[in-house]
Amino acid sequence: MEKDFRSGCPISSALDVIGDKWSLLIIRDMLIKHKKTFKEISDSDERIAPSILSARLKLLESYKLISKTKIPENKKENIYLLTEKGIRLTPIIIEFSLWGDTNMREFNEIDDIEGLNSDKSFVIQSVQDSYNSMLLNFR
Amino acid sequence: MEKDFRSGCPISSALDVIGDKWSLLIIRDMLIKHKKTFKEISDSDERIAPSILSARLKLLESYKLISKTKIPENKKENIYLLTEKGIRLTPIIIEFSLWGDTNMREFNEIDDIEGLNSDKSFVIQSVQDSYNSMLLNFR
DNA sequence: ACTTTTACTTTCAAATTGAAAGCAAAAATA
DNA sequence: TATTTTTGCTTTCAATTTGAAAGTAAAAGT
Repeated sequence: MEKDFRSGCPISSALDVIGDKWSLLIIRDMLIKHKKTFKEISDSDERIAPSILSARLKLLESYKLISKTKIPENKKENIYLLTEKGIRLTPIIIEFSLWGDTNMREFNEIDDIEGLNSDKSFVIQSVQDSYNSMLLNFR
Repeated sequence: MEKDFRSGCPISSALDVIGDKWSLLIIRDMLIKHKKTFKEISDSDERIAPSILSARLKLLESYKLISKTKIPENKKENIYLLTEKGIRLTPIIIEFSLWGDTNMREFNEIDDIEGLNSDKSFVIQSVQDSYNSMLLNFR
């Protein structure tokens, strides 16, 4: 097996799993937009290639950030859901959102996100609560 | 000029600048370990190649996350310092640190970081205050 | 029966990464 | 003053990764 981690630093170790061009965007769509299938995740503004999405979903599953299941009603579609580890990425996603919103407007036209300027811990709690409610329908 | 940004999403836009394998580790060393020169930043556990470090410093400078200066006492060494935009990455760095600490121990031996489990906003404030004090010696 | 959809895999060219070596100017040492 | 070392890179080039496009097999829809 190849060496997966560059060092014992927690920041570096986190980046070794989710510090690539696509993982956090996949997590964003699952966490905030409640996307659950390959097709849904493929349909983003950023146009991820299916080969990359396939590889990333496998890797995220191997590190237990997401789980892959099927529902009995549909034998074809896979359902991808965030695990606890995955849901715990909410603060990182929100901090990226806030930082991009404040610091990138000078270089790119940034979409306005409603409710982003409410109290930070309230935003984080809301996102997590909303995802957890959705999860109740899937077991 | 090539298109720099994949979409108008603030998360995606932030990732287009710092969402690579190395940028946040460079920021970590500057912000937390107060590293300021090419040499100091090169000497990390993760062993970044000089070609990569050079390219990343240029890019971070172009997006105004860091500044490059010299001090009159030394004509050779460049001094890299975080700008306001760069210092504002502190919450992201701390969240990565917390997430890695909690969620990666199962897959990698993670260094213990002292003081990480104090109040989150206190940790963030301390890191920023400490960096800003150091900055006072450089202008 | 057929057409479409889904969740991929395969292919292959282009872009990126990264190890190693090279280099010129400045600083340190003899 | 001459030589050696250090610094901050750049260059080179092979290996890896990315990503667009096409292909595929099974399930679902018509």
